[in-house]
Amino acid sequence: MTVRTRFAPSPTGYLHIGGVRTALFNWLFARAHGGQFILRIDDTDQQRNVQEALQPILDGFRWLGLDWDEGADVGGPYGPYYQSQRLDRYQAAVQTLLAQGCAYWDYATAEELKAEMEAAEKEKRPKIYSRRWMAETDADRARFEAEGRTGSVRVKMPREGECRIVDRIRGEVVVPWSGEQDTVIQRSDGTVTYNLANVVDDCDMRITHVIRAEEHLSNTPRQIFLLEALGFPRPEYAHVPFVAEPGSKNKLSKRKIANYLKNAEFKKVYDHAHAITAKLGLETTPESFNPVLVDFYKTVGYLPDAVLNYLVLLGWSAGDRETFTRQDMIALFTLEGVNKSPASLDVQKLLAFQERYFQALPLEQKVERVLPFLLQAGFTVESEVVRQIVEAAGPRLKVAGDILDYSEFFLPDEQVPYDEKALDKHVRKSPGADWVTGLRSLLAAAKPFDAPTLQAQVEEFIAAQSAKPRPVSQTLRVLVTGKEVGFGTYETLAILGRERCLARIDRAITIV
RNA sequence: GGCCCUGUCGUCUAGAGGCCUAGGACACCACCCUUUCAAGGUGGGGACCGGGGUUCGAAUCCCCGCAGGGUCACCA
Repeated sequence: MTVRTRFAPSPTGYLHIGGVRTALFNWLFARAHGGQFILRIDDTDQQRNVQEALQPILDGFRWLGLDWDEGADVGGPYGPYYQSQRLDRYQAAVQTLLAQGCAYWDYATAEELKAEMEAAEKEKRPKIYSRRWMAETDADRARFEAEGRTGSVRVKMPREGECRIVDRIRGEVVVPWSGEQDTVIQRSDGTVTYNLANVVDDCDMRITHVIRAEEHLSNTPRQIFLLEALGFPRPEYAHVPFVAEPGSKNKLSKRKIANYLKNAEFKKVYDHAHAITAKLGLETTPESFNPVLVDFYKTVGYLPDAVLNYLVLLGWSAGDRETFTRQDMIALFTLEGVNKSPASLDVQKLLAFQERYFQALPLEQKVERVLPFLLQAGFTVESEVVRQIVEAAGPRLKVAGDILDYSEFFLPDEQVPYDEKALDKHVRKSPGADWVTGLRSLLAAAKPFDAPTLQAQVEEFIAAQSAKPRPVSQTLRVLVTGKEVGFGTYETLAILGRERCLARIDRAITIV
């Protein structure tokens, strides 16, 4: 039998990193077994702009390179893959369940139900519906409806015995049926709920392995009851731990971003990325631009492979090894290697992976990654120059967007901002001030105008002045870049070229 | 509260009774390198939730606690 796994996002407008991790495990398992990975859309809660809210999710998957064999956009033999288009299938299932006595029409009002649940809470009993407003016959239905009540359909769960789940990650889990609520499967407006739709879809789409987050473990007995009542085959289950908050065991939530930002390490990574969006002129709010969402990483120039590599290790491991290509992951992935306990999102470690991956990229590819950011920031650039700059920047570029830290190379000479403090320290005051003219003529005469020559000549200058190398180099740097940090001074000079260096020094002199 | 799940450095984890004086990675600290900033190199601190068993021997097996989490929706 071919392995078939699925991931079923709701069109919410964003791709949650925890969801991606679960999707990744599904994808890996399918790929590892030569099976199919299906992307189904859970849009029973019919919102208006499904397509619009879905797009960012599909884009995220494509960016990460998690391809799907069937589902949204691509179709397939077991469709439709949108729940909103499968209503008739669900209705049929509800009818079957009703006919078999595994479900019943219920006429309890919201208030009545609430009262029951509160009483149960008070008496410390399991919250189980009494079935007091259950309609067993058509006559009952008519009577309730005459009272002006509207009916919903509930599952009639067993009240005795137990449900045994064999979970590939957790082992055998035994749950007494008596604690399972008669959940609503069809709302009073006729639409169906998640548990029912899920079971029907998984069966129709021939899903063999249900790999999902552990918060669904408690839904599983209910789903098993439904699926057996419907005569469907039982898939294998694997409940993976959820992704937890930074430094806690609570489930990661997009909405708690303000809280996470209080964590210094988390904030550091957020600020780093935020600085890039600021330079791009992008409007962001913590709500939309958020390390909990995949788009965050895409926007500032992380590499999908780095994100994936970090993510796969969040709850899964293969010994001490940490670096995996996609092929490695596929070859090595097993459900048994998935951990049972929740893992917290550590964005700093994700950045560490990104740094490694980005550094390992050949120069040409770094340039390719960096170019869009320069263009987006409005610079007109020559790729040969960019190549030199990226090379000189070396490990200073952690994400592609970091190139914008070095905008002084791309700005016209007359627009380079000078950092006042740097100017004070290295150019206005002695000894820096005493060297400006000398350094200028040195640059005017140097031949050839390349890093080794410049270095040699400046060193001669340093010796002649009986100066220390450090301050001289800093004075030069500030003169041509306006900043006291950057990459090698001589490389910087060489990249800018004689003309631009001289123009900048002349301008610095007028500013001073 | 009922039911279920989980518990190794701050974080991700290795660990399937002796290879454990508990290993690796990120982070942190120190030093080295260095024209700034990065990067790099070397070193350091840092954990088996607790208590009982079983065993010659337990992080690993069993029991009892404790702690954390999930779930109990006409959300998915």
